[in-house]
Amino acid sequence: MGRDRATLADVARRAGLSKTAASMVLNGREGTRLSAEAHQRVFAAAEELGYRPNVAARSLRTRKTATIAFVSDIVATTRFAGGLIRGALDASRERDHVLLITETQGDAAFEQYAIEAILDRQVDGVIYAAMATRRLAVPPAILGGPVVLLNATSPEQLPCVLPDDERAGAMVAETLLAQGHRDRIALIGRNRQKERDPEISLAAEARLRGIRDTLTAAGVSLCAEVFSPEWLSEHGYAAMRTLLDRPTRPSAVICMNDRLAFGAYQALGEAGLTIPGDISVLSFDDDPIAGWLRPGLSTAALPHEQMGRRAVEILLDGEGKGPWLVPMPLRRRRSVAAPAD
Amino acid sequence: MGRDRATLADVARRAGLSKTAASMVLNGREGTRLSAEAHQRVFAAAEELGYRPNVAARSLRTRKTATIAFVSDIVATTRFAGGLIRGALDASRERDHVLLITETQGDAAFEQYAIEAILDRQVDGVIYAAMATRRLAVPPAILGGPVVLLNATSPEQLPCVLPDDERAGAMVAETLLAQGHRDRIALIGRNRQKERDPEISLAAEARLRGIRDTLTAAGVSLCAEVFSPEWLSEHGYAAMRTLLDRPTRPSAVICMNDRLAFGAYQALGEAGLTIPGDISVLSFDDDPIAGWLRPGLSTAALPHEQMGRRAVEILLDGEGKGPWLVPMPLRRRRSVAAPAD
DNA sequence: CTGTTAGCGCTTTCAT
DNA sequence: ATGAAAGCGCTAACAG
Repeated sequence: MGRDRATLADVARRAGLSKTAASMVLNGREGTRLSAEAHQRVFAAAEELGYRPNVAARSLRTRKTATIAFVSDIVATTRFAGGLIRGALDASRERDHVLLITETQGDAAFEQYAIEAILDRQVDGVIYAAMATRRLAVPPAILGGPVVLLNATSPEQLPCVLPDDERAGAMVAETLLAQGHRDRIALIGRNRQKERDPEISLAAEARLRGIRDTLTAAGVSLCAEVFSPEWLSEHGYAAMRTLLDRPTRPSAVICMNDRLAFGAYQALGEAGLTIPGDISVLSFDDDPIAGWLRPGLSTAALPHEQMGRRAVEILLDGEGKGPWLVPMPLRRRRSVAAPAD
Repeated sequence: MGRDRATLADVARRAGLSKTAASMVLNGREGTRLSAEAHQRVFAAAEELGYRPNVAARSLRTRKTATIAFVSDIVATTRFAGGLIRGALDASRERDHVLLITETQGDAAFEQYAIEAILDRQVDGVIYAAMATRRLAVPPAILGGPVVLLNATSPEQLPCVLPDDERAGAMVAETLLAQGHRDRIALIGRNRQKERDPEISLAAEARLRGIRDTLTAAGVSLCAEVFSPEWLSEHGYAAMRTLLDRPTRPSAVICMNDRLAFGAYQALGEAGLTIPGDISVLSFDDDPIAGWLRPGLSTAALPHEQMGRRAVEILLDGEGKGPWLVPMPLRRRRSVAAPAD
């Protein structure tokens, strides 16, 4: 891998100057002005030799590696989180940095390994990401340098990037209100654990609050709230069946995530009900399946890519503490209409 | 990030030995035997100081970085490919290596950037991955060092890791045969482009061959083959409708991927047909939704994690050229039964 | 304004 | 059996 590369000494020799001079020119140092002609010669030599600096050598001297560590509990390999990495990758490239990716899988030994690997390589900063939006404990060892939390907060009040779930909740409710839904709006996916324990979820409580406050402000309240042990499709299915067994059928259902909505669709389909003719469905996340469903599911999108970008921007451009809330845009598809009534 | 770290000199001083001795002990050099007591002292000193070697300094000397570049066209941020990275990450960790991840997004400028970033950092090897199993052109610049192709082949005959799609096709067909399906097996997802152009897909042709050969060997042939412009859910939906419009309904349908199968499920649901009672469905990929569907979709799983592992094993342990075919296990869920007849 | 020199932290001859 | 010294390629003091 890349042997026989031209070194700075080669460039300097060819340009007929010292290494120092070459180094300064190549790094665009302002302070010391070499002759314009010297600049030309150095650039030409570098060009001809295909010179590229050796990062290891440079870091040894400068203690900068142009490398960012992306550490996640498990997010890196999750369907949801591709966007997080994608965004971080793009923003890193724009700033001439590169990403070292690591996964702890929630395992202490793995985390230890990740941290050592990172420290040994003298990365310039760490992005610590969580799969589910939540509060977490950052290992003290990485606190020695710049850290940004992605999709997470921590007791230490580190700078962090989060999706704006509360605003998303509000938008979802507003959308339903705007279509004329009032007293027959149901909610699927209430979950005490998620709502109470910030180490499990920050999203549940925020989404719920956004929905509730908006509805309340309009003088409306939810006609039903179904709890689910998890936010999986089978729970959405069961919850929707529960709802359909009641005497009065809801005109609209808000699901706490797309997976629940997926299950709800199944139950609706089996019951011979149509969306949005009989019931409107609205949800959160914008999982890829939201677009595969018939009709397409309207949902507040987790802005993964934006979040990933933000994280490296904050890390590298250092913009204070935040927290930075990234808006969750509502993807309008065809699952919402005015109530049949 | 990690300033004030103890250096080898600190360890040596504390152990009352030279840097040389300390280095040798810490690296477990065999040739030269220092006294057992010297070993003890060095280890103790390193332990007490929390010594960790500086990777940059070491690489400068050894030209090894314990870092692998994972370059992909776009796979890194795709729902499908999480497993590829996960497997590579696990295998890397086991070998004390770390992954530098990069995405070209099929863009020449990005690829150029990725290559330079990699070369500048003197990575020990490159894993070049593709999202869709296909043949691709490896940029010559990275041919200077070890390279393994992941989910791809190349004209240069580089070592590569691929899913065993042909065998998977055979298993799918065998499964149907074993259930008693014979002359009413249909196929959804034929696609001339994918089947003909290895730069687009290697999977289409292999899966088809596996299916055909197995069926032929049993004296059976497909009762219908529906073409699709792409392998998306809407195409699966349309294809299934086409099938249902025919005079004789198939007893089983093989879909070239889960997305098509997802669409087929929708069409079947709308037509009031049940799976597997009326029609069995079998597919490829094992996308997460396969488990969310009702009934669960039986499908030949792309062994992403295994493939990712294999790639780094081959890269680091150097085991010849391959190609290495990784088996695609059949996930048996509830979408297959004996024909109603 | 330019070049020489001294390391960054580590491994590796080569003497002792 | 152990240590001194020489770099790996680069940048930053410091002279000239």
